Amino acid sequence: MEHVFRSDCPINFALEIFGDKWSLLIVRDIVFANKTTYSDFLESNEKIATNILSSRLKRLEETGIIEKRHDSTRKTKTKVTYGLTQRGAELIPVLIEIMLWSGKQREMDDEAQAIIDKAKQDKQVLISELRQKVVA
Amino acid sequence: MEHVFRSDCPINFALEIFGDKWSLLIVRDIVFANKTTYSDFLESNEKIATNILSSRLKRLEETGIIEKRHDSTRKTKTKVTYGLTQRGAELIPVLIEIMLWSGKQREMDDEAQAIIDKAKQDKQVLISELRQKVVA
DNA sequence: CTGTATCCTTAGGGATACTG
DNA sequence: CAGTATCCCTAAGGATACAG
Repeated sequence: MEHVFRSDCPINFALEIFGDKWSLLIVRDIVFANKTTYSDFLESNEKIATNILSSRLKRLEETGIIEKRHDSTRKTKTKVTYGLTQRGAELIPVLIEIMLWSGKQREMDDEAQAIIDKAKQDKQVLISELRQKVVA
Repeated sequence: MEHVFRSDCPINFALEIFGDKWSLLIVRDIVFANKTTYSDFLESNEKIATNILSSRLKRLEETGIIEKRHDSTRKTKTKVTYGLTQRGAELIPVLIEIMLWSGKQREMDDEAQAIIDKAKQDKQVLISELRQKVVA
């Protein structure tokens, strides 16, 4: 059955797709931390539970934000990786604005601060770089 | 007791503050729909329940995103309104990027589309206009 | 390594009645 | 009008065991 939205508002539309406490963290892991595998996501600081990770990966795939990629080079262990779709990569500006907002509210750790500084310096360049890295 | 964050990541920081299905809708109502009162928020299309609205207003106030304003002109009925703080107004760019993302995914209603179009045309101007309207 | 399944607890949320 | 309070249910989430 198809998802019925509470309204046609674009903010609400987005919230119903990734407006929970975990989805954007997975996207963040892919964009900023070069994480691609199930175990990568499990290792992140926020300590997502396996059942939640599983359900979020499924939903993000269903909504066309991430996609499974099967590494065909290795035969023995099927290596599954997740990457952003085009639609997913378009979330990069959203992530950056969120980081900029948070950066104004409190001190962040060094690697995060480096990204924030870069965004302040030239947002478009940062977006392009991240997009390229992630689409490739 | 103070809130303990799952991590120091700026994305996570933001998600723990407004990463739920309702908080950003309240901010949206203030920014784009000129809503300011409890009953205004209740009337929005998504039909928030009174207990949830109450708890979200409280949390948004605690986290410094909105503030109560008591209309002193009228004496009989104490008119309570909510407005964005400076910190809250800094969420406008986040809202706009979210709207732009959603606008790429599907058709939105006319008034939303008008804002999206304006954002595409000149993001900075739109942000300034909204900020001015909301801070004033 | 990539998940599912299960159990259990808590948080979120809908409906509605009620209060200053 | 601006909320609180209550009841009750469902979804989210943590912990852990297990399967391909």
